[in-house]
Amino acid sequence: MNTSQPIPIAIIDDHTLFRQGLISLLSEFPELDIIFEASDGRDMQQRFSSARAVPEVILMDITMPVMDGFAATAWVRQHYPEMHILALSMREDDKAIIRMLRSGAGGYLLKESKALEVLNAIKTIREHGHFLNDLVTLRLLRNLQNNATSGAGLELSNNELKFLQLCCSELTYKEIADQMNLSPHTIDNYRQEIFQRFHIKSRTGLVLFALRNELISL
Amino acid sequence: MNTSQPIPIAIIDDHTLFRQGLISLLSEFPELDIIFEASDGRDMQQRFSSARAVPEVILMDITMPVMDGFAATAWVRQHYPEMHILALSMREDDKAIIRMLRSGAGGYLLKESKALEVLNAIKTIREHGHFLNDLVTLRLLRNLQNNATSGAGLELSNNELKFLQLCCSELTYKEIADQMNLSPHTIDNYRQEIFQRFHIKSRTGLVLFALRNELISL
DNA sequence: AATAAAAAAGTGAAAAACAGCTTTTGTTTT
DNA sequence: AAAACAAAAGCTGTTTTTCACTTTTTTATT
Repeated sequence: MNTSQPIPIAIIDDHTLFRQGLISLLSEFPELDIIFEASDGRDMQQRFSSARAVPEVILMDITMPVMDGFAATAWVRQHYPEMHILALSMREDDKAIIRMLRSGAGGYLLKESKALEVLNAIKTIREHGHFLNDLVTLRLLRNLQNNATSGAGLELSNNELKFLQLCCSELTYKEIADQMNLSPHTIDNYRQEIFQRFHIKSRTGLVLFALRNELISL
Repeated sequence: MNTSQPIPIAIIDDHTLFRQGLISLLSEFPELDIIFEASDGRDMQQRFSSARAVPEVILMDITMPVMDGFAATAWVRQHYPEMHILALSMREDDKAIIRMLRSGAGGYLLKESKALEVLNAIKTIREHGHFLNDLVTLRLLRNLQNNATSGAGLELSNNELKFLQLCCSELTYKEIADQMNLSPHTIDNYRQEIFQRFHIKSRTGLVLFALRNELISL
């Protein structure tokens, strides 16, 4: 099943020269069959209907006019869930990589890659549903762990912390006072103090503040 | 620097037999130097002060009495940021793996692993700060992509959605009405309707609801 | 065009949240 | 023991939120 039929692929990239070059390179491989190419997400959507076949793997650029790679990937994900998307971009910042994966890409390659690497990635993603190189895995881990910088350098007293955590519920301040065995007025002091210190103006603001600083987890 | 000094390690696991067996196996490797062992997180904390040296890598079980692997890892992370933690557990569910990595583990091994794999992982994590095998990378990707199941099956009208999103701010209902070009009373209708439909009792509840269903992102 | 259903707008009243400022209590400092 | 300080509790008044209802306007259906 691997050698018999070539893998149908599509290439989405707004730089004509790069696209043509890539097609030229990949045409050398009999394992691949390039179904269509498109210059951005919108263009891709149209090609789907007129194409002679359905691609199994899509090579997707990120930076494109009209409809970028994030949106295009999300769209494919929704309309053709079985299709595999391999991001192919010059960008190697965490943000781009994470967002592309979150949008539904199963792998991420830099444009500096060699043709054989691309071929290998296409085969891998077709077979396993994902192509995970060091580039990707490192960012994934970093993303997860960086997010876990729970409330550092916030300088909250124990009571203030507990108060903030209880704020993230449907308890009224009065009920929070009961839970903490304090007078409602004391709770009001905490509230006012925190409002002032962190430029917060409402109970809703308290909840968002606690959440953003990971003082609680949903 | 790799071959000269053995790598100081510690082993935290509540099953004495497993711990002893592991120590016996790893003692065979001259590249390792087992500084201490502990039966749970609390025990580990105490051993730190009395140990003859500081470990560079800690092999950490998850399921333990008193103080489990998650808490112990977070503690080490905070008090010895330079130390590397290698999770070593029987559990292979997404939840455990993700949570352990989020707590600060740099790698995750199953207890079925071979001794040589453990040795290799220890070396890798000491050198690169992380040991990323397929087990880990797969879960990381899945975690990221699964999380993108924003508010499915919630049946909210466009206006209700926009209202909920605006609720996650310090705007008052009146200001939200302005933003949406609607009367405050209509906003009140939305509020009341959503309160009833999803058993919510306060503005705070609305924020939490929107957040839990990923209607907005922080 | 009549009718039903949904969305939007309105009233009025009670509870909760917000703001500013004062007093009491308890602990530390000297 | 007095002074200094912070945490806790208190008071007053305004605004926002919440609740239970009714009415008008718009949209869809037959």
